[in-house]
Amino acid sequence: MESQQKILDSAIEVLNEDFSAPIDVIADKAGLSRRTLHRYFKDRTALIDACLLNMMQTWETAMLQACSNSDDPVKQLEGMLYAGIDCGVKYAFLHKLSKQQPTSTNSKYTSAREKWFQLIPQLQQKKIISDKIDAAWIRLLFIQMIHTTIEAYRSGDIAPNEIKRMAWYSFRRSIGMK
Amino acid sequence: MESQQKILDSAIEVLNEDFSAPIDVIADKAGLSRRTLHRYFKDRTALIDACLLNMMQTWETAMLQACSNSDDPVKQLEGMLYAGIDCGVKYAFLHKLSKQQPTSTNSKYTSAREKWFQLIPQLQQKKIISDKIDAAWIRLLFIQMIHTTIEAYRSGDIAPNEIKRMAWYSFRRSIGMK
DNA sequence: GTAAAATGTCACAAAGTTGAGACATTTTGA
DNA sequence: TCAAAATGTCTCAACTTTGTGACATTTTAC
Repeated sequence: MESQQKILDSAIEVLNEDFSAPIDVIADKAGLSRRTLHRYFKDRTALIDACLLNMMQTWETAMLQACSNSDDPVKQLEGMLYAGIDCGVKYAFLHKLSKQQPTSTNSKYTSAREKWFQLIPQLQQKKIISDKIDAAWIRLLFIQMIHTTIEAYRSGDIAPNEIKRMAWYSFRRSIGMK
Repeated sequence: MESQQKILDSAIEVLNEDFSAPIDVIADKAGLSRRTLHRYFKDRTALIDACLLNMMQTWETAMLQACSNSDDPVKQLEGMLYAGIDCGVKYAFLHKLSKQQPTSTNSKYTSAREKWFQLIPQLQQKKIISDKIDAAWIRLLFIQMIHTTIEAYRSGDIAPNEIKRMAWYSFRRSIGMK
């Protein structure tokens, strides 16, 4: 595998464990020297930015896939949740990041994310989900359901095969679907 | 106010914004010098540990209060959620912390937390909430609903007065209550 | 095999963080 | 008022992290 991708994968894994981890740790895990890492990524910021870009692309692809798999908006929403879960588990540290100061890539990322949530008002108009609930609240529920799932995986208290099912059950009910 | 408490309050506020913030920032916000801070807290670890202890006490008190306010387990659960929200908003950075390496105080904190979730099986036996859902999953939903709320406050997208109502609506439905 | 590309090693300086000593100054409380 | 406690200021040493230059070694591709 390309060194650049190795570093990226390593960074994703390490920063998930400890966001403030020294760069050495990332390089070690990638099986490369810190010096080499810096040949690919100018500095820490550039590395994190690259992770963000990596995630955007991955998620965007998975979301598109989910939408093209069905014409039923509900099925699309379900698929998007699953895509979000798969992606969220892999890139969990970026969620922590987005709570801090935003980066340039970050704004692109959130604006890309916004696009997908245009589905919500659409579902509200069709009375599939309650219009008593603020769309912004639903967006947060969606994101946080992914966080919940990440925690569920991490805790080991719950059978992994059950998690997605429960997540979809809880999410669709939390937004007022039957 | 006591300097110790001033520092504690400042730490809670600053670390919420940026968990890796240098100690100077905390001392500044407390209106004290870094030197003085170190007279009260041996090092960074001791300070964070103190924040943790502070939270445990606050939450425990608020939870007890919520339980004593009613005999109805559902009302108790609702009150506990609100207590958790109030507390969670104030001590949000500790949630991030608990995802990292646990401290000595941390284990006490989680074990204290466990006690409160004995309410869940009890509600499942009474068929008030679905017993198809794993109690561990419900515990995570509870915690994450607090995270959601924290985000909701922070985002500013949602009317603050609506947040608790929506949180309780979404939470009780997510665990299978009507 | 050989040249170019990639990587490793070592060394280094700049910067940031941390905790504490020494001593001056201020605040507190009786 | 006065002594004790609390705090500030200044300083310092130890440590960590970071990015980079110089040069050796290995790997790759032809």
